Amino acid sequence: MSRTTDFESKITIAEVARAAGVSPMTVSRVLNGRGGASAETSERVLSAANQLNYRPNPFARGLRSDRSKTIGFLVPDITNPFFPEIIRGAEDAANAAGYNLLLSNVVESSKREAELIDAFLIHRVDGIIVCSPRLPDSALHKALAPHRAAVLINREAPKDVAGTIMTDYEYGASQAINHLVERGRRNIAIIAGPRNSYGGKCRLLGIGKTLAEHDMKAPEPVYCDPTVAGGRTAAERLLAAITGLDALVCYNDLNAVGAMQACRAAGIAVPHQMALIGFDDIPIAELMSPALTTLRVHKREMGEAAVRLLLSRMMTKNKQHGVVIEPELMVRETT
Amino acid sequence: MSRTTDFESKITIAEVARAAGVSPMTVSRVLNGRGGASAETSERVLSAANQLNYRPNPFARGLRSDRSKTIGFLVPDITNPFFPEIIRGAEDAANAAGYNLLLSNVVESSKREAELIDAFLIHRVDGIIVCSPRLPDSALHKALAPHRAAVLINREAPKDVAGTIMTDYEYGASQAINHLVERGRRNIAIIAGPRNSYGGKCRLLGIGKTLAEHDMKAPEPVYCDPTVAGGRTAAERLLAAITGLDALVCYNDLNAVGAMQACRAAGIAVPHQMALIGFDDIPIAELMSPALTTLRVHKREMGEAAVRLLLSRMMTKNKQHGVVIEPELMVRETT
DNA sequence: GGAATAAACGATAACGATAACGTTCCACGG
DNA sequence: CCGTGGAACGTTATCGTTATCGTTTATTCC
Repeated sequence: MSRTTDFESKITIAEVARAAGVSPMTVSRVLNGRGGASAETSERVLSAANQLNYRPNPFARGLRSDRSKTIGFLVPDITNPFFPEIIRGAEDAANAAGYNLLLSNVVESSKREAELIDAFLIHRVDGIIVCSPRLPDSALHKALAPHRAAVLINREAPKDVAGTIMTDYEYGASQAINHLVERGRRNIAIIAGPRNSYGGKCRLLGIGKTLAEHDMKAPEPVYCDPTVAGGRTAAERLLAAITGLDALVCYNDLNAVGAMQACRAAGIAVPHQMALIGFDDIPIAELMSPALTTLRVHKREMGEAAVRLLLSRMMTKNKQHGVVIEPELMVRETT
Repeated sequence: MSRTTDFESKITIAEVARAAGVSPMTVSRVLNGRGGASAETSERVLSAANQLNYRPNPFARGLRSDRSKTIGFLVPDITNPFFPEIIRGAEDAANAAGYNLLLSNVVESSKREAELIDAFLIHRVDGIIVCSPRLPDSALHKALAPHRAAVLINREAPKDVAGTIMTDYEYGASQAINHLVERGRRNIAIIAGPRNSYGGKCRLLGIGKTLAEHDMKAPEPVYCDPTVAGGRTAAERLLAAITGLDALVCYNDLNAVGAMQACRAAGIAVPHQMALIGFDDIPIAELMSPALTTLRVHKREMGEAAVRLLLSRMMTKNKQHGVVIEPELMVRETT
């Protein structure tokens, strides 16, 4: 009956109360399971609420409780296939706990990042999750401070500033290097992604250490946007500058796709003359040909873990710090 | 100063009023640009609000106005690369108008779709946008009814139920067929995507008409999930059932990628023995090799148009109906 | 100069939910 | 029989903002 549906949204707790023959307060108690109502009264209230299709007004609730049941979720670029999976995981975990996600994209500058973290304040989100922030530490901590709770994904922060869900990029990078060395590669270069990426620094650290264990050394890494185009130009520069390269470790899979394009354009066979390895394991990695060897990041799990950690930090005073998740080497056809 | 930031969120209009030496009402008027305040008073109020870093409380505002400045946005699956671009466009347009997106994923059944449309009601969104709904007409209209405004993307509805942003799939399909015929393909089969997709029906219509113009006819289309896996199994079934096929028109690019895999597995050369054409032009279409010929859908523009249409329908009583956007044939290497 | 008029502002009362505190009523022990 | 305690409710006040209506002051015109 669309006639009733049209009025649904106007039902208040007072009307439910009237229908059930009790006071609004009793309805509130019953609906929030606070006790203090007899079994039969509860019954009456519940059925009245059901009948009228009552929905508590979130504005009124929020006004009293100063809780929105909403989590702000900030990603650099939803168009990058790395992030939707994380969002999915986060959304599932949030919904399961009765929370919703308010999503925002950064896209441009790190200034914009601070603005958006700030904008969440206006919406009175109960907490925020920020994916791969690029802001320098001090600015990031300052932006996070006014929020009641915060969790970072792929970035570390002091325990009292934010919780942290980290991929162990250092270990992943180490696996990548060992794998390449096993395959007999000796001249490995690095496409390093954005200069101010925390995860990027971790990768570089792991790469450096592991190369050293093999008494090897890579040329100066080339920084670039974390996109296909960024990867291609970075690879072009490396190929032009250095001869004899036989492997490229890329910041992420999109960069690796770009590197593959550059190789193809230069007539370099992958993996025969050049090995390619990426990070993330986005869907295209498996679909391209040759299929991309990459370090799978458990995106969905990270999203879920982030929400769970945030909720726990929202509820309790002794803040848990975080979780480290190991990436997994997916050996395919480019190495 | 993190000390002040910690208190920011507690500043109310009354404190701004006190700081400016006026009443809360005057502050409200100034901040909402309603006039009725002298220039110097406005000045004082503005600077006091600024100084204290005042942010109006959205709960209180919503409680009075029953407006949330939020738009519910429902997509089937954010993990499908078709949708993030639409979301980007929508988000940009929404932010520009001072609105935010509340995002939800359907993922599973069409029952879930109805539930989620309904769940937006709880959040008192000012309007909703639903991408590619799969619900049957009657159920969809019923779910939409209680909302103050609604816009559908790639689905039609009566003007008073919802606004509509459509891709002209029928025309696109027609282009696809003409292109294949020009290239000398005669035995064209269809991978049709989900059976209850409205856009799918439009494609089928265009395909049927255009084939008829060439005195041709396609075998029974095969329905499948709009995913890589769905496309592969559909293609396998077609290849097994029908001999002499020389072209496959796919519901979307993901299906086409799956079809390509099936061809490769069956030792069929693309495009030499089999032409492949997709829909959407998601990023992978250009990146795969051979690069996929496809009908580009202007995703970003659609997201923007959807928000603009929704806002216009929210404001005025005489509802605009909608916009049709033409897809664009991108000829690449698979045809 | 006085009245009419407009501009600038303030007091009050909602909006809907709920915490805090009262009230009523019944059961039970001394 | 009274008093005590607790369960089951109801009343009131409050969250922050803003529409409505009043009040005050300044401005204009005859």
